Amino acid sequence: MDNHFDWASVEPRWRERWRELGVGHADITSTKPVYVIALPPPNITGALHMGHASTFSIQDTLCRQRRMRGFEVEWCPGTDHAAIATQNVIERQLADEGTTKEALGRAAFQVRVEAWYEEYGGRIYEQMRRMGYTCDWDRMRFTLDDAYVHSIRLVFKTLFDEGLVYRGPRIVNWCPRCRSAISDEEIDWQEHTDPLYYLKYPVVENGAHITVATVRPETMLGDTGVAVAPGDARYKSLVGKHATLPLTWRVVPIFEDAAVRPEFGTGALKVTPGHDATDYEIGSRHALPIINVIALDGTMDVPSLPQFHGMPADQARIAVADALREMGVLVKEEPYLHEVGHCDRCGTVLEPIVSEQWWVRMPSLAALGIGAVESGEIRFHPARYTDVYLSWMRNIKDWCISRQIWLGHAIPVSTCGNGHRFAWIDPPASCVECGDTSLTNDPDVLDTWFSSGLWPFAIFGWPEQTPEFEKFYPTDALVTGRDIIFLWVARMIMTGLKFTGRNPFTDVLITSTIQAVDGSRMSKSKGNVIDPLELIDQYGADALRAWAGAVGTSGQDMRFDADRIAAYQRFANKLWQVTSGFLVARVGNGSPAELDVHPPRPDTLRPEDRWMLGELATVVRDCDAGFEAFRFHDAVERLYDTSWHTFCDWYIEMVKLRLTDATDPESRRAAVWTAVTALDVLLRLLHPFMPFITEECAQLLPNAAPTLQQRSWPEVDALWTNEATTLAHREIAEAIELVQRIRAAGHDHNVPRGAKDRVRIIVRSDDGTGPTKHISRLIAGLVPATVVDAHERGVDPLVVVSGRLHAEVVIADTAVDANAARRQIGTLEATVTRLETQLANQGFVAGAPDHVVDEARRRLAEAKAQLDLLRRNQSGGPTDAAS
RNA sequence: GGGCGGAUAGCUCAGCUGGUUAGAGCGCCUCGUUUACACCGAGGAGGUCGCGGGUUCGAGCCCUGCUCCGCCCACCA
Repeated sequence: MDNHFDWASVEPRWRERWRELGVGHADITSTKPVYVIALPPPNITGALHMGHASTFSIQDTLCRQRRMRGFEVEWCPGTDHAAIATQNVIERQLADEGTTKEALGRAAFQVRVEAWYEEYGGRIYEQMRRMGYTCDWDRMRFTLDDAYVHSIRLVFKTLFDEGLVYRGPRIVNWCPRCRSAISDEEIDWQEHTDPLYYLKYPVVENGAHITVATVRPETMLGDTGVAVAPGDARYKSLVGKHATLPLTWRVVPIFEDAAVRPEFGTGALKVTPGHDATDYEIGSRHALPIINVIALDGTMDVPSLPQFHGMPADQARIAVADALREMGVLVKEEPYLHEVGHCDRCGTVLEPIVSEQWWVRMPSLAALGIGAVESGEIRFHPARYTDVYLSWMRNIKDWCISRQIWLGHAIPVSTCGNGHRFAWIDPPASCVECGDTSLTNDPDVLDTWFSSGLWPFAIFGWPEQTPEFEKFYPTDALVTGRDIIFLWVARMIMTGLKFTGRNPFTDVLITSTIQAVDGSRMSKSKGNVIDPLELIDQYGADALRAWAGAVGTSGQDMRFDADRIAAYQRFANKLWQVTSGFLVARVGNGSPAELDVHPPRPDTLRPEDRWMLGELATVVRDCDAGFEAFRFHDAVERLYDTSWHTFCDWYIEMVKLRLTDATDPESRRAAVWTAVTALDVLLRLLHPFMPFITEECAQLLPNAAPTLQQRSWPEVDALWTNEATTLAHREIAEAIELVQRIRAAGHDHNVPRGAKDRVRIIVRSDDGTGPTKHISRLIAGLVPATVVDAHERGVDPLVVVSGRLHAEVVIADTAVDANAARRQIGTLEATVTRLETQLANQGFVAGAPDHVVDEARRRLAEAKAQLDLLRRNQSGGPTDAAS
């Protein structure tokens, strides 16, 4: 009968249970220490993707573990209005419907936007619930909430009043499609191969010529100079003279500037201050006029040259080149590979344009952010991102925060009829300086990142000293992808310090990027994105979470691998089988009460019980270390291995051997207690990673709490690590290895596993005392084999060794393969030779740490003893008998 | 142009400050349906750790040069 773990029916039940129990809700009056994470708010532009599944799963894992450790946990969820991204999405939708936002009008567009936020915001939260995330749903935040808007305006006003925000004409990255400026961080650089044109200009004063190289001939209509490198001998005679530009017949100066790379092209640079960032700076150094020849929609704005006027810039490029070619000015063309900036939201090629924008002066803010990280108060994980952050901060440039789009937070600035410009928090009726009531509001909106940069404190009500702000700020960990270290993380650190005087968080965990199967980047445009919800349907939320958590903290980018998710799904089933199918159904006869045994007296614990407890101690320590270092893959792998292999494959098999033994109730009790204890510990350790299956299993065990979230995080018990346990641990480890060797011998001789009567063994130990009867029976039970007192006369046994144990193995009706014995001897001889060589090396003995040398000596002694044993047995073996 | 990361089994990846015979999952081969689990169990094959030098008693790990791949930054004409 199919009794596999059915996540599809289990998951909704537990999601509802956690909601009922208020697991995610943080109590503001709690006296516990707090642990806080501000969820990086997803953009409301569609569905969650794998990046979210990974970073959010890690956060939920941290939160669940901290709750078990006794923290009051606040994981504050929210969403980001993502102005430019959302506007683009809706504009695309409108385009599909054959209309535009301009045709719709602002008011109708706004209705459209709100409907979008309503639908997709809700959808995102629903997706998060399906993943099993325990956010504080009572404290959801949105960057367009009134309180949030208040925080933004106060920050803006403060910066404005301090002179840290200013407005001015500068060259900006302009997206002709979005019709807006964007910041340096929002540029997507792509490689292009374009023709590099060489243009030959006549020099006015002496009839000579100067040739410049450019990929953008159309901008020469706005050129106002020609620059060469200082001291360039080729052009020495021309510096200070003038060149005449064909087509416009403008006369421009030839001068020296350090920005010119003499080795590029001809070493002479046409300077277009209006449409190139470098040229803009050169122009400002030499007081060149700025001529805009490209309009905000990306078409040529040159009324005096009607043949080009109104033409899209990329077409004008060809048209101008053609015109110059005809005039004989275009003297050379060659292909040139270079990088071209695209809008990271819509992909349009950006046009550098000079325009009035709002800027934030960064140096003083950056100094704060640099100090917090240099001092170690804020730590990046992996640590290598520290330098990435610092080098960006140390070279920071002013931040363009104004956008010319419809959606977003209006820049809270007005100008009165008398020209007074002031920032405000509540919309003013009159000028704060002169009382004039004819106010003009600034038409621009703020960069989305300006508002998200306030997230960790704005969500808790700052600037009001709300109970939430007092209790939950600053937060602890920030978990996000590396693509927004500059856009978001750095800005939160700066604003946090500037406005609250405190670091907004202490640990920044940068997660691995999940790539497509072929190693390429997952992106909607490539159509290779994977929907986390489909994976939940296919493998269950636990499997997806365990995989995402393990992979996301490895520090290394990772290709998507469905097989690994499937492995965790099988793991969930394994846990279900051993708990429900074995412990409860078989051992407990269907009732958890039967499993509720009193702790046994320590002296009734058998070696295998102590071995299992010793393994628990190790896995608890490894798990704690994994959490401490934000290395979840270590923890998950250890838990997988211990649960499946140590517990299910070995310990439970050992337990089965004695359940049927009615003559020893104390042993049965010790086994049941140890098994239940071990499983309970493993389930608690696994719970932060795989919350559904662990809850479902834990409910079947005695004295279950309503949720594992109300249980404590496991700690190592003294019983698990005492001397008796350590000794027993070694004994069982050797026994296990011996079992494996005997099984292999059986397999080599074509004995089907389970042919217990055909495999007869005598187990001995080399310390003279002999193994306990219990160990012999344990080994025989596991192989399985029959323990005999003596082998039949005339039959030569195969001897196998493990540590201080060895077994004489006889397989009925089958002659022992002499090669099997020889292989063992050969391996041991090689070991002895290697160790003897190593120990004969004085450098090793003197240089290596004592414990390494001691271990080598111990292993040499053991190998020699094993070798002696095997040789003794072989001397009377089949080889001699045959000769 | 500068910087960071990667190259380990057929595939996807672990391997912490240098120290047993380099591990896991999947895949592959052999055997097995004995009442937890065939979404399973048992046994096994498979790796000169990208290439060349070097340091060390000892190198997958440290140094150096090189080759590919990915990413970030840069005034990218």
